[in-house]
Amino acid sequence: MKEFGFTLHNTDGAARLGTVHTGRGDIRTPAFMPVGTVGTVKGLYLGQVKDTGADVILGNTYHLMLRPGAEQVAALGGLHRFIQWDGPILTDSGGFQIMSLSKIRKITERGAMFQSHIDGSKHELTPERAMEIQRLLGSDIQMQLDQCIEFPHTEKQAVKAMELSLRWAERSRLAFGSQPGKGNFGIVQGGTDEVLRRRSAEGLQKIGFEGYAIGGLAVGEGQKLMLDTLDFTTPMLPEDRPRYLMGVGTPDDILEAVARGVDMFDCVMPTRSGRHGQSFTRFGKINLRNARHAADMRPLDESHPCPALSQYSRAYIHHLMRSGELLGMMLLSWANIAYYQSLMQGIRLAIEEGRFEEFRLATKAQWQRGDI
RNA sequence: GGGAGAGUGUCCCGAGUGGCAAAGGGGGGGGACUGUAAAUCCCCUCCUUUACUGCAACGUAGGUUCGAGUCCUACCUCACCCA
Repeated sequence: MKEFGFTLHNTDGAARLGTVHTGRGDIRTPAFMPVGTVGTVKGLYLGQVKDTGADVILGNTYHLMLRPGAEQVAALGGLHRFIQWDGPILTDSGGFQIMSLSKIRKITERGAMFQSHIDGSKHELTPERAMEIQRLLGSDIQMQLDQCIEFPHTEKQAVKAMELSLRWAERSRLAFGSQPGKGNFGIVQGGTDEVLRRRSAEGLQKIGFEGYAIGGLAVGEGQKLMLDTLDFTTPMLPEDRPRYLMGVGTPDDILEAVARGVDMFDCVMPTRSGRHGQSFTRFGKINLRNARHAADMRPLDESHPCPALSQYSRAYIHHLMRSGELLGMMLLSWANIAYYQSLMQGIRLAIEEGRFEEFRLATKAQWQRGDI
């Protein structure tokens, strides 16, 4: 079994080119990880996901705990076998659901008590249970249980959530134990406050993790505040461990975060927006529901290797979206994941060749120009 | 020939039977979505105004009434039942 680790190959400014090594294979960074919350990257076959260049996908502790159940997945041979994905899987701990499902959960020092959004039944998620579930799933990168809070929040709330997350980090780490080939990431909280972020980052490093995530961003604070926060937060993290900005983001967010030293990203945006008719391309955002595409027989990007981008006309996808057809959502989800992965590939190559800043500016300029 | 109905905001369906209201859909136009309770949600859709507001409008033409989509009369159109 290959050891879990991180190799930093090259840097260009603050941008980093690296590889995360796991027992199930390598992850090229900067990486975008498609989100497969309930064991599916919505609308796509995993073969398609793989073919876009994704090295790793996400699963979710909270969702899989409720259905089909962690023990059930374990009995079926683990999540990889269950969903037919042989590459690395990163699982979120349920910390995000503490925020997104705040109306149906209670939080205590011990953990979070959720009322299932599916059937109303009560489930407790402690740091220990969150780690146990991730172990049962067979996750390759297991996130500590944390408390993610929305923006705006009071200073007091940010301190409380950060301190609690830190205590939960220690318990999560202990529960993770030793798992060859697998990694356990701590999550830096603290809102947009530099002092809080520092206390969180230092506390986590004292515990020691295989990687460090930055959580609690892109929760309503706006891009500028998020980037300002990254400006002072990424330098607090060790250079020899991967840095993961959780839940981010738009292609522009990713470009800017890479420029600030982030290595890993995940976001529902390419798949959710795809289902809602919006595509991301090298020409910027294109809303395929708009009337102006009705008679446009051009593909989204004729030069892209992904068929969803190069072989299907905008007019056809427009028609499918207007008609509420599944294929429209599938094609746009596919196209968006493919674009995100090609963006990451472009970023990696640029860092390798020491021209990341040039790449960043040129990419943004092309988004601005569009394709008209 | 006899009997009993229906036409709604000029894209479609459609609630509404005398009183601050012309519901609600669909379609159409646009927007949002960031560790997925999202194939979801929001705004607009007679004219005018930045907005308030004002104005038009319920098949047509009259009438009753303080007040009519709603009641009455005639006509037009559609459609139903029995022969």
